Amino acid sequence: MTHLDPNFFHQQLQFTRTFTKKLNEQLKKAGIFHSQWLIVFYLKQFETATLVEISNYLNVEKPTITRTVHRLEEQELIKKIPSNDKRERRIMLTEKGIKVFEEAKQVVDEFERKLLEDLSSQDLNATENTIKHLIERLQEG
Amino acid sequence: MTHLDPNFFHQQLQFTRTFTKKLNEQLKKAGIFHSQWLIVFYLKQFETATLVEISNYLNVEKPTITRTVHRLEEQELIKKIPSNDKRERRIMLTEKGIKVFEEAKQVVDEFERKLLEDLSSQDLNATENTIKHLIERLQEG
DNA sequence: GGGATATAGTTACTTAAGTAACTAATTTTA
DNA sequence: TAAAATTAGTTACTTAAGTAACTATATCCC
Repeated sequence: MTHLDPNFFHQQLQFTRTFTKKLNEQLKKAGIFHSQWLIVFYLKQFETATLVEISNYLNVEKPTITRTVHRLEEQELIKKIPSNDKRERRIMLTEKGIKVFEEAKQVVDEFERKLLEDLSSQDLNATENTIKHLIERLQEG
Repeated sequence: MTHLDPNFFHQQLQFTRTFTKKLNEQLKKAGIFHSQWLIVFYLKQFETATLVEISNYLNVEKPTITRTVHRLEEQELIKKIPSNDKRERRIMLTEKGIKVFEEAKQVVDEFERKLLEDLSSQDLNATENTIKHLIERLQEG
């Protein structure tokens, strides 16, 4: 029962703050922000989506998704597609959106590759398990 | 060379988002937010501090600290103390601030204890090492 | 001593995410 | 089938963090 560094959680927060900061610097090349990347990435995988689908997948509240999608629309990276359910707003990537995805993917892949370069897969797996466990714990309570 | 789940970083971000969200719910009992807690915690440890000291310790930009300290001042949890250097704003906890620290500490300790309850210390240590390594990597580049 | 440089903090503006309360459309159910 | 409940999305407001540009003070050093 070793004693845990009291900074354990503080470090987690610091990491994610710095991570998004540095990744946003890189993503300027592709003309989008990290928050937009997450949605563009989702749309490339699943072709179309509603805001609620994105919200559930990313585990981010709906108003946040509304805003980010709105900015993607202004940049003409996504477009609306017809839907039977008049409440929902079903969207997909435009051609410009797909191009931006390709550019951003290279940036993100390279950024993440460099970060993980010389970490052992044991440590990475342990970390992944720990974080998964912590997320589950948070969602229970 | 196992392939890493592409959601590795996404999970990190999701964890910290949910963590601060849930902790903020708990901290309502003490009447402060997580961002304020970090500063109150620092002041309890080090007695006095300037905004730059706090900024460096928490690795958060100065304008963010200015704002959070301003709110702590409004709630009368901190007070200004004299300094020879007229540029700096040296602060310390008020008595009310110390009381809030005590309340918040119980909330935070219990919250973190429950989260870590049944995680092995191996996994925790591996996670801590990984995060430390990742932070260093981010700060190099 | 005085100009150049560095440091502490603030202001204005932006991105990101959250809550609460709402509208409009759809589905359930009595 | 009509009222009740649920679902999708938006609006308004708040917390949190960032950048750029600024003021005021202190330090360096020629």
